[in-house]
Amino acid sequence: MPLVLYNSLSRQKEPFQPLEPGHVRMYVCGVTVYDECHIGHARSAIAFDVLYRYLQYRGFRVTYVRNFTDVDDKILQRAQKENVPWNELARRYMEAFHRDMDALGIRRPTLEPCATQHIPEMIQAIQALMDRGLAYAVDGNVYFSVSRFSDYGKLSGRDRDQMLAGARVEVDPHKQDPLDFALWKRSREGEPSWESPWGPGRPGWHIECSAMSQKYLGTTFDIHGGGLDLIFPHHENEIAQAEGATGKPFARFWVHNGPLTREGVKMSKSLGNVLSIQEALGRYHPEELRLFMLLGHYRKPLDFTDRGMAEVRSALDRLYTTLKRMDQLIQACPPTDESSEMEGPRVGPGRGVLEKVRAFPERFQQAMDDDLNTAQALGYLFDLNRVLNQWLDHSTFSSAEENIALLRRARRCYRLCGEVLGTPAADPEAFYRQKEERLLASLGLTREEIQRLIDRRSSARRRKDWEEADRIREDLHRRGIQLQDTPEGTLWKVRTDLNGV
RNA sequence: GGCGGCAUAGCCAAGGGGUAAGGCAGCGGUCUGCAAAACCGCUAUUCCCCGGUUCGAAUCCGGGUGCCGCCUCCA
Repeated sequence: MPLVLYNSLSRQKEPFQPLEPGHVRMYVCGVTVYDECHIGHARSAIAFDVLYRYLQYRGFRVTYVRNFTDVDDKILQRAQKENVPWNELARRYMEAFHRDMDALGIRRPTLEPCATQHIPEMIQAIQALMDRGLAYAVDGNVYFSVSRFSDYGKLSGRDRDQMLAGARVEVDPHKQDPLDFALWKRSREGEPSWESPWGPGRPGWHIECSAMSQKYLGTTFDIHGGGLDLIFPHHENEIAQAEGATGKPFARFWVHNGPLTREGVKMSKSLGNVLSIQEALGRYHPEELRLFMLLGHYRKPLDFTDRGMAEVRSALDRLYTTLKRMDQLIQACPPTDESSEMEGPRVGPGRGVLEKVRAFPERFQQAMDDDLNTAQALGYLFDLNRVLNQWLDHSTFSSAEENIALLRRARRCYRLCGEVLGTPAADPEAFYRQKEERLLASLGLTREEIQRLIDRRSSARRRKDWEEADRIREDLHRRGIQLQDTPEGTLWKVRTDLNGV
């Protein structure tokens, strides 16, 4: 079964095969580095990170390019406002971007080219358009002539009349046609500029993506991605530039992720409801954010809510609680002989687990093959999680070698998700420790103090002084710690119903 | 106005012609000194409404209604 992806160009799902067998070439529009990134960027980044990881899992070599727009009106404006050099501002937010992406567990693309490093390529591309009569220069500016490119509108599904009827087309006296867009902008005083056949200036926004993607991935490449809101005009213009200049198809598959709203409304600076990735990471574990994004389909609109995040927190905790339980059992047993053919119990309650474990990789792949249905893939994991707990709870469960062997095998299903989806990816001990660190710091509690209280409570319990024991438990609960009495002693963890991490 | 998308339990959400995954929340039970965790059971005869096709539709078609995105910088 092939991987099927929804192609915005054809508006339907299509079986995906790269042009060169075994090698996928993919380009995703990155960010303009003029401000902190928000959770909308995170959604997009996570969606394409999963595509990148899954293609690799499917055995493809992937050349993944994601650009940085490091020269642009917004950067210039902001730099002026802050009175810092524009390239310094760009560098600052580039670093912030990497910091955020790394924190979210997003794998670095193969290449991350910057616009300013590719001015010659862009000039060359513009020249090609001039040569073909698809562009014209006016007063140091160069524009793309939309009316001379007959395929214009094929991605966004618009035609010329509709676009004009939209009426909100910018007025620029230099343009021959209001629909034309800038390929090269003449620099004003104090702005960065590069020499060009049309005079000193800087590139228009769209040209960098078609120039850089084609430089690194070829005239025609496999996947071009980005947010849904980039379809028009950005991606439409990229197609016009690229196909206009080469006469050949540009990207074969266009993949777009859906929009993210916050508490039902679009995030916008004027509303002041933009949640930066930094702020989000202050409140939620990176894997909570990831799981939240992946519990829905990447193309569907998604509403980021506190309530939704609280639900996901509980859900992720459920997985890690089971994982911890499994790991403890596995670690308590000597490593089994890898060559043993033993795969688990064929009778009793373990049989159901064996069946689910066996079926898991195929089911997972079948879900992911269907246009990255991460929600369904995770559904299978939660389903497995339940039968696993069921088995571990069963009175007949023992640490028999064959049981541990099955547990090891089940563990690999979680690892598969961790590898491809990025969650649950952590070692359970590390996961809880990480969550603890932050809460403990914010509450001024230390591990030692918690342990001291637990010890005090344990002796109270031995005395059957339930009042004292409950008092200590309630006190810790109020301070964010949840106790759990087990036959092996009292465990504690950070309460999952808390708002902060 | 144009283009596109979405409507599935209290909430989130997958599915998509053959009789409704999964998560969260709630209630009842098992376990526990009591809790917690986990497990079991219950919670959509029904998938926005109205028509049609079909042996059969939540799934297909037509028509409504509602919400959202894009058409200006935007992931």
